[in-house]
Amino acid sequence: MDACKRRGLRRDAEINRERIMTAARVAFRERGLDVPLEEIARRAEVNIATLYRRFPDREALIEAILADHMADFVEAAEAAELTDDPWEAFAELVEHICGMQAADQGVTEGFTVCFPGAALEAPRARAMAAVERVIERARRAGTLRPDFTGQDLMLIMMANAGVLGSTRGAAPQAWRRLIALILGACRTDRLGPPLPPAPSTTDLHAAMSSARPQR
Amino acid sequence: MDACKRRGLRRDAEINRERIMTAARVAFRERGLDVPLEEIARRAEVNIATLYRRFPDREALIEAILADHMADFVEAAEAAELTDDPWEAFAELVEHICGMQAADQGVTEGFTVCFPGAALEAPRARAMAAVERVIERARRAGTLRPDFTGQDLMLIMMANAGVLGSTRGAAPQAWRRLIALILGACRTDRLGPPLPPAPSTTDLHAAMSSARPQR
DNA sequence: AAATAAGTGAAGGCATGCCTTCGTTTGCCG
DNA sequence: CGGCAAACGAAGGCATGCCTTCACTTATTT
Repeated sequence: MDACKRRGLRRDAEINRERIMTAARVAFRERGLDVPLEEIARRAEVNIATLYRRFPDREALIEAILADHMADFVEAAEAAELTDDPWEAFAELVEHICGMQAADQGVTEGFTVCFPGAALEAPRARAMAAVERVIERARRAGTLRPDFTGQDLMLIMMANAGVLGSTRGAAPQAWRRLIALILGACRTDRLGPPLPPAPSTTDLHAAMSSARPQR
Repeated sequence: MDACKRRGLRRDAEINRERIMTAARVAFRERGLDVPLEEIARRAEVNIATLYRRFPDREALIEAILADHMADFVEAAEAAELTDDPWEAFAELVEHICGMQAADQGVTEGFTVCFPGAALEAPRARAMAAVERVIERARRAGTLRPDFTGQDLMLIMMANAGVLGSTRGAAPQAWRRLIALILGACRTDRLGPPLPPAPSTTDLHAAMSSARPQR
């Protein structure tokens, strides 16, 4: 996959591409997906035109970087399927995903606020499929409340994004408390009154792709 | 309060001020606090210079609008103290606050993502004091988990803001599900494992006021 | 080593949003 | 009703961020 994409890149171009990717990874992590491309170029010690030659627009660069994170997501979800205890598999997966968000502002925005690029749709669907299986297993085991769905995980991610957006830096552990609270609410043995209906997957997708339309 | 502020305003100026306030209220509600001031002026059918004469900068305008919302917040919190059942008082207050966020994008951002202006600090402190009393009462009654604090309510508001930011429009009821889930987790009779420590008030304040520094 | 295709970077055009200036208009008071 | 302080709005200056152009440099190929 690497080879085929970079086939025909001159060696200096290849090096610059790498510098840009590295700089972008850091910049997106620290400053979010809205960081000026000019800053990425600066960090990469490369001219802005070079960046634009390699990545025609911001979306392309975001896609390239998020692809890696999405792969981690897939890996984590599929790994969770191997954990013995169904509840632990679920709980640890949620914590892991939220931890990825906490560790990287670009991930936070890329996974919830907006959803860039069709190229990420395939890995994303694969991850979500694994997530659904983990959820289903925990539900069947009787520990996860039966009305919990994949959309609820999306809600949790969005909620986490909200906390992270407001506390990043000043209260870096705050998200853990929220997630612990929520996880507690997900167990069958602590069922409260019935939940309001979950949003439809379609609606969530629509919401996410319309979240950053003005570009 | 109105009278003293507008003392000495010419009648046409007073009218324009009112138009600006009205337009700003709508614009902040629909588009958030970042809406271009020029758009507010357009909606108010007033020249941009007129707006700037009346409100020296965006913060001043935001403050004027949020003051009203903050007053509603105070009112809701103090009204909750009058509800008989301690748990209901708490739960309804949380729902009410989150409902205010859902109904107004400016409120969402103003209450969590950033915290503009010292002028709002007094009503805010008053509201939070009432909130704390509601929390304390529900804890004493034994229904609210004993480790729940005022900071947790802030966390809930931030979480809600995250869901709203990602779903506004497309899934307008999604936030209700999250809040129901979280409220369920707050009850003593559904206690899970101990929560991670709450962020300090100071940290939360720092986080919020640093959230929109670049202006 | 010369030819050439590809890559580079300085500079600039375009759009948006903030805020100010200044000549004109208008409400208000004696 | 006449004069003036106050308010108004058209236009423009400034900053930022996106993206492109074009003259020059450099890696590769024969």
